[in-house]
Amino acid sequence: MGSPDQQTAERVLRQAISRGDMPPGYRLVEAEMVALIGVSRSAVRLAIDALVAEGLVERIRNKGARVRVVSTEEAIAITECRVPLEGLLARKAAERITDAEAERLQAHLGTMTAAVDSGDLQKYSELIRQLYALVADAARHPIAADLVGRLQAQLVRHQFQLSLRPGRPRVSLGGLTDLVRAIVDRDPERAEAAASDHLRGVITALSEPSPSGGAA
Amino acid sequence: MGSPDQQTAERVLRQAISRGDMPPGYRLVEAEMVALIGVSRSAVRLAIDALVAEGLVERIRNKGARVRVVSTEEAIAITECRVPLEGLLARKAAERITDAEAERLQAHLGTMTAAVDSGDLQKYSELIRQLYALVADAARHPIAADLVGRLQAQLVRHQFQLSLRPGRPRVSLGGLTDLVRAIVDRDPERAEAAASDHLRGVITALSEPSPSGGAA
DNA sequence: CACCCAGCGATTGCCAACAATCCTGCCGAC
DNA sequence: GTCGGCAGGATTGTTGGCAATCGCTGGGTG
Repeated sequence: MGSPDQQTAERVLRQAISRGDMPPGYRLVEAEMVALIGVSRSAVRLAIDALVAEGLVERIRNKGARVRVVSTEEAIAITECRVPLEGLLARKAAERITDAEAERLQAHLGTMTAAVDSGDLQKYSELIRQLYALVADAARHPIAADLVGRLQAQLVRHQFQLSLRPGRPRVSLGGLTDLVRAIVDRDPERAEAAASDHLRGVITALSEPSPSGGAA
Repeated sequence: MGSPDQQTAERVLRQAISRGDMPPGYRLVEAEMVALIGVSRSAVRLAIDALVAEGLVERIRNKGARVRVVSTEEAIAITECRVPLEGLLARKAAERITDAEAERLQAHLGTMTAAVDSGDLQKYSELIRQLYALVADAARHPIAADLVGRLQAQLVRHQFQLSLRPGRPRVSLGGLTDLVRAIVDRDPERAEAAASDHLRGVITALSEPSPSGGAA
């Protein structure tokens, strides 16, 4: 979008936020970001503007920017939007996926199964995101992919919290296995249904109270 | 978002673009915008940044900003995303609409019918947008409403082009009448189906070659 | 003791000038 | 006559500094 410096700042901040190094509510002081990233204040400022536009960061006039706090209600609303959009992507992917992509998808599913078996939840959470990215690529629908990507970026924290619940990864993996199968079978209807079902399950899980700790 | 000046610039530009005063491809020269709007260059610059983030404007480094040209293919892809999102909004609206809102919706439908009867297509096109806004309000789903609003903003030109086709407004009005009926009847299923059907019709119409002139 | 308010450091917001880049028109060479 | 390239003007991008605002601290007062 902007200068290389701005892109750098954007990348660093986005990663720091999604990795949790800068948790929701964290104050983004411009001078600190300048020192951290090593670019000019203008670049930092523009990068923050971009993240505000994406909904990852909130800015209050004269009071600075903070990493946006996404409540459980908002997380549900965001996922409600994702339900049909991921369905759309899954359907398009089933229609358009190449053999090479299909193989890659199945291999990825294997990696995910291994991660669940070994109990590496951090990794599994990241692999889920990559799976969605693979489906979005295969769908060749940049607009839906962009929308879904932005929505998902706001949910990283909730998704990770979700994967911490006992039994949840197994359920999740089952749904995603169905999704991958439907896509590699080139069955658009089944793929769309699998994607929607899976995310509806996410909504249900989000609606239930978290076993440990509150919504934050 | 930003200073009042920036908001002013954003509002003026957005309106100019959606009204067609600045057609797709139009070059947004910063100095001109400063003279036109009467705010500082920084404010214009930030406003343009915001519009770029919304997808209304395209910026090429060192070459300035232009009103984004949305091809027919992109318009279809955008509408494909709108199909299920408007469906979601329609369903939520049917669940949550108040009596006052329902009356307002029906009154609006009356205005639309009158506009079609009188052949005022410009007005009808605008009324359609307002109808969607009313539905979005009633749905109380700010996230979906925001997504749909941004998508729709990119389509104003195509939607107007569409309404110029002979017979199209009648078809459109019929579909929207069904939608309004389902919502005021508090029938979520039917509302969702009506919204989706209507937009699928839009996709079909967009796919057919335009009778006069090309895709632009 | 609690409350209020003035002063101060920290932080953000804005502007004007400067630097970098691009487009246009013109000149010369082949 | 056409192509290459080189100023000159126009436009965008960036930097540094200044103004505005905020939150906090400390002193004064009821």
